[in-house]
Amino acid sequence: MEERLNFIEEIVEESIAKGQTEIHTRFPPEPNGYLHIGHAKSICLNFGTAKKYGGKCNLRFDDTNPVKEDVEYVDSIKADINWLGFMWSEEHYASDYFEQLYAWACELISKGLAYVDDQTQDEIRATRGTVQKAGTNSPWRERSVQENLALFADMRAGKFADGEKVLRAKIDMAHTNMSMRDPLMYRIIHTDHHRTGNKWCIYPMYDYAHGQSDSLEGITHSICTLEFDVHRPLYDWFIEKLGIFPSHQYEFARLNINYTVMSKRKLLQLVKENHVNGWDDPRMPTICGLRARGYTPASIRLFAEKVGVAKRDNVIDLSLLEWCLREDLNTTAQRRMAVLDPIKVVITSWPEGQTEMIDCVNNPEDEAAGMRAVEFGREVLIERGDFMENPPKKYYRLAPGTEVRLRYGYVIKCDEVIKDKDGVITELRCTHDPLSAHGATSDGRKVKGVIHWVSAARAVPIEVRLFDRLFMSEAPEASGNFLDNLNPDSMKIVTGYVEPTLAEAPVGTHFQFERLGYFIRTDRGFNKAVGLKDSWAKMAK
RNA sequence: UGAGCUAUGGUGUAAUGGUAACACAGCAGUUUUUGGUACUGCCUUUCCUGGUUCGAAUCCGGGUAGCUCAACCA
Repeated sequence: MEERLNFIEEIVEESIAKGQTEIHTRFPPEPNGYLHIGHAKSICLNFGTAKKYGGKCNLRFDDTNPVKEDVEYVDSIKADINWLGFMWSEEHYASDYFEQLYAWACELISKGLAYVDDQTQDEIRATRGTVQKAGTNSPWRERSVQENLALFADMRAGKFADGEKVLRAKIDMAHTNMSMRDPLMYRIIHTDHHRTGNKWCIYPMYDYAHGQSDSLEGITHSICTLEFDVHRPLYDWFIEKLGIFPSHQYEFARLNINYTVMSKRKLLQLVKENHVNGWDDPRMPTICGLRARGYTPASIRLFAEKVGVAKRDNVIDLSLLEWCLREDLNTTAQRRMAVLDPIKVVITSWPEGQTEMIDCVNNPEDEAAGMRAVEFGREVLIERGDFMENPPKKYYRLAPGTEVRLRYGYVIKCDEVIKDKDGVITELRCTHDPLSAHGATSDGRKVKGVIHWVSAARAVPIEVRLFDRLFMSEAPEASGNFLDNLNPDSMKIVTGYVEPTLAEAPVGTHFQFERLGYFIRTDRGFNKAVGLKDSWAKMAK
């Protein structure tokens, strides 16, 4: 089978052809939130590429802004990466490099390439110009090296208040690339850092920390998303002026999925305003949310592979993610019969008090999964949607006077429909074909419809949560307030009835409830992961 | 009145000057004790415009459209 390389892999192969012997990547999250499916794409790309070429991938926390970061996020990020099936070669923190970064800043000052600026934040903004208009030089731009060195030391020593001074790179205030207009290297923040405590009151900016961190770790391919494209000249500038290991940055388009909000700020809002029950709510696109929903690590890795890697903006169909889960679970999840919205069926031709154990296949895709026995008796529960009083043309299931097979059991025929005073069907009275066990019929006639059922006497009630997409709109972030697009029916909690064995299934086990779709056992009940292909829609018609 | 990035079916991604393909979605059918799975078929493609070339999705010129950049965020 011919192999398709994504463009990052092509770049890697190119560098190998040029003599690069070791490939080294990194995944560099800022510990200021939970990882989501978009990060999963980046994780698979970074760890996957390193693995494919026998290289290494580091985990590095970009913790240069103490006001937004927390150890809670560090821990969740590590857990999520592990859960996805990846392990980093080395664990680093940008904060571990603060001393080295400080020394390098002094070096740049000494070379006349950086200066301390006394301007206020507003003044700096005003003199930076616009995308169409050049900026103007700071009045403090030509300070002497000695003065800059002394001032920078004083900044570190805590002699100034927040915002009083910054360290800037001396590049070009008229550069067409805004990020090259004397970018800030350090700012003063008198806030404790989750790792360095109160040791520092000056913190490096992303641009001044990221490339050098890559360089220190010997990262050969620093892979990031498209919006950092304009930062690349600056990334290269610091490395060149410092004369350190030449890491290189490459950009790819971030993941977007329709009906899905991926912005960290908005996800935080959903959590804070209780539109969902936390970061790991099964409707969230976070890694932990997807896990709670029933997504497997393999399905997410498959998704990352299927969406590909390129540089153009994209919106992936949510159906692809769902297909990836079905693809994985189809071969691994055992099948069980369940009824979520029951109607009682009484088989009048079945002797009262008599029961029979029926063998059922656990997984038709996996013979090793074996068989199980389920009790059959005079009264069973079937899904309300599996019966229609006035069925349309292509309805294969039960209707007055028609036959249907109870899966692995007998063919039954509906003789009578019993309703309450409101006209709601409460019971179906049927007769069975006693010679119809094991797929046969007494006279060889074909019965196309096969429905699931549970024994009324043995069924165990369970709590089931049915999920739908969180947003109704295909592009929930397009309008002003994305909350206007919230789907009021994104979660329904119902009581379902299942085979007795399911009540003790271990937490985390996946099952396919025949016909209803894939579910995962949680500590509270069963979460619906995805439905069978289109089964919901078709059954609703 | 800037610079950079991008442009291939409905959605993604390949094709690296030589027959435009693969997946998802959709539609139809076969198999099936799941309206699942599997299999088969259909549907629908190179932003526009010049040029180079025997030959262009690919190279060149000119347009157009979308995205990114003016945090002491990352």
